[in-house]
Amino acid sequence: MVLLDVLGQRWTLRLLWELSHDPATFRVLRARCDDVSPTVLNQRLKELRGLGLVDLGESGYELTSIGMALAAKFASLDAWANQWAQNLEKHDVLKD
Amino acid sequence: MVLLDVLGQRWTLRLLWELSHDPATFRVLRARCDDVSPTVLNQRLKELRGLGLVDLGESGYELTSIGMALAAKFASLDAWANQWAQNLEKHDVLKD
DNA sequence: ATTGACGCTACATATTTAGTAGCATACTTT
DNA sequence: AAAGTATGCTACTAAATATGTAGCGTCAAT
Repeated sequence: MVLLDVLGQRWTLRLLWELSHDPATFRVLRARCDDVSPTVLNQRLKELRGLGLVDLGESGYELTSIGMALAAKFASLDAWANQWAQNLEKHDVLKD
Repeated sequence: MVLLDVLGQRWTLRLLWELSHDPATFRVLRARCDDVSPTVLNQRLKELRGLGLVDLGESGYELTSIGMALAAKFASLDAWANQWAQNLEKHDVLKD
């Protein structure tokens, strides 16, 4: 599964998520992602750009059309996940 | 996004993926996941169990109904991803 | 009793990430 | 022209995480 190798790294999914709202410059993006270290941020951005999911344009980093398609799929996954998270809270499964 | 924190770790997504095919014992599961270290495997299984996605039954570790629902969503994501991966190969974007 | 499979822990090593500082370039303001 | 400010990004050390290997305790079958 290709997608797993791509997304199964720290921050990758989060970056996709953050960029799906707005494009952002390197530094702004960094701020949005809990001040992730620039080292990793740059690594991930390289990968995502290499995969054609992200693109560096005038207004900073932004999702390509493919990246947006992927993010949309995750958004619907998210909707489902939130429902599910509510159930978890009810049963206190998340506590530790 | 709850799902991101859960899945944005190494092996988590992979475990879900592997278990979606068949249940597996700790050791078998380990073998299926490129002999991931038992330390991490156990960590992730704990988390996934804590989240109610995975369950340890008679035939080993297996997805709960919720886990299966999540895996199904990823399966459809995977279908899309494979298409996309073919395009990538065509354009040699994946090479490095 | 020994063997083998199970889930899992211990611990030392290697890899990855975090955290901070700062460089090089460009554009803006003074 | 000088100084300030913002950009993307690299360097380097410390901390966190993963790997790799050994092995424990339990159970079932031989």
